Amino acid sequence: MIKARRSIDDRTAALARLSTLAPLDADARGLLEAAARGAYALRSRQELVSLGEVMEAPLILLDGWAARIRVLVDGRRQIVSLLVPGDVIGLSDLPDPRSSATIIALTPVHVCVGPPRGASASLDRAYAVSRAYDEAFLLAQITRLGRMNAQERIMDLLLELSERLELAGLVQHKTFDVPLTQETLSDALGLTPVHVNRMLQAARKADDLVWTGKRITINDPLRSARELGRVPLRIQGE
Amino acid sequence: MIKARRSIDDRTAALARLSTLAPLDADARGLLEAAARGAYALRSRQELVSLGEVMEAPLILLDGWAARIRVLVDGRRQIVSLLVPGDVIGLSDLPDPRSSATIIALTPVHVCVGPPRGASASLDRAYAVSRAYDEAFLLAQITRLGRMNAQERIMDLLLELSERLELAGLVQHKTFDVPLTQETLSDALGLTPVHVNRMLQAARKADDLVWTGKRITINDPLRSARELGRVPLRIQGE
DNA sequence: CGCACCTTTGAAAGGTTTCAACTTCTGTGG
DNA sequence: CCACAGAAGTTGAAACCTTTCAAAGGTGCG
Repeated sequence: MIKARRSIDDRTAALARLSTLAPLDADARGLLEAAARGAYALRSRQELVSLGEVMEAPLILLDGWAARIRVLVDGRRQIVSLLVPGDVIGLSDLPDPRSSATIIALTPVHVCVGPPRGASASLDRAYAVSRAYDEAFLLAQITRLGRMNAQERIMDLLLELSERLELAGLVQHKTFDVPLTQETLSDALGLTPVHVNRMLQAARKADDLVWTGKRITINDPLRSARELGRVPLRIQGE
Repeated sequence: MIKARRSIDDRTAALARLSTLAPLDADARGLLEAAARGAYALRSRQELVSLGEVMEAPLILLDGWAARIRVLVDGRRQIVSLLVPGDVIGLSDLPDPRSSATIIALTPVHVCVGPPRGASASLDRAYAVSRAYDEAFLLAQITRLGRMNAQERIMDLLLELSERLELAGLVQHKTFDVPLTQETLSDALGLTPVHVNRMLQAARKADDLVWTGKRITINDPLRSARELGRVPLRIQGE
């Protein structure tokens, strides 16, 4: 019972986040709510989309976390990006785009097929903003992996996540749910689980963060952000 | 005189590559040729676009190489992606998109302002394909940096470049121009110049490649590609 | 209560970086 | 056409960060 209630709340969060990207008119809201009624559930570890699959319409992640992954021949795995509630999957200008990565659920998730492009101007706008953010996150991920050490990578990613979750109203008192195992984190950060563990301990010892169970608190986000040279993202003119 | 001639050839290559992405009708070709007549030159190291700048229209790189870069506060630099002739810069669905990275010329370049979106359906299609490729290259860059060692990163990037240049007809006999210094390469690969130097020597000793001056030959591209688990990119349905 | 999954720990090996110096190129001016 | 200065490539040794391997704790759920 409590579980069901939470789930509904979370879907609201996802839609709330989408509408933060660009103002949605009544029309767009109606389309989204209709789409969300067709939501379906997947269990943790299940594939939402597989590499090379043709995607006829975008998917919207309503609830739970997912990841875009690439796997090398020998099994090494890289999480290209993390997907949180409100993220849109598979946006493209092409008619029958193929997914450039496999997408798997990191937790139990609820997904729905998003309204197609062109259905609503204000929704298209939100899609465009969402895509622009996604691209910016990819660039951030590249500089993280290319030029930051383990400690910096961890903190930088957590700060990015907290900023993204904030838009969905999923951060309270600098605290938010991070349903990731250290192994998952290591796949996102290009590190080994063992090293992530050690660096996480160091961060806790340095009082940079608190990580209990699946919940995380960044003690001084502004200081941490400043140290990493993070600046607010500006995606669009004006 | 010879120089001028070469430049014209190269611009043709760039446009040829664009039209490989999607068939361009006469209309689109006309628009592109008109755009190319407005081309301007920049010297090596000059900025084409700076971080956060509003881009009213996409740019087309006609000639020369450029790079999208991110710089950390302490000066560490990461090349997010390399741009070669035929690449389109700053595509977005948003009205006044801000550039998510700084773009600098790695060689002397010729750029022109691309026709705006909506001017030609067949050109829009080419833009869409170009953007889809770009995104796929970002994902590839992420897995390179996150999960490959120095040797693999070098070979993988060079293979990607050769595939891209092939589309522009800039590869002959497995050989192509790579006007990059080892330092530039190291910024793309998330390594130090010294280490790139050593790994390059190892690759030469192993007979994987020949690098003389600004020219590179990958001796057995198919074998190298297989070893790295590279598969042909499929961007679109069918 | 027990199995499965996650986190933690230690010690040694390994890949990459750092620093500093030296050599080889390349383009420009005399 | 040679000389020179600056840029790019090369080398060595030591330090450092991260990985590897293996095993021991914890925790949650059926």
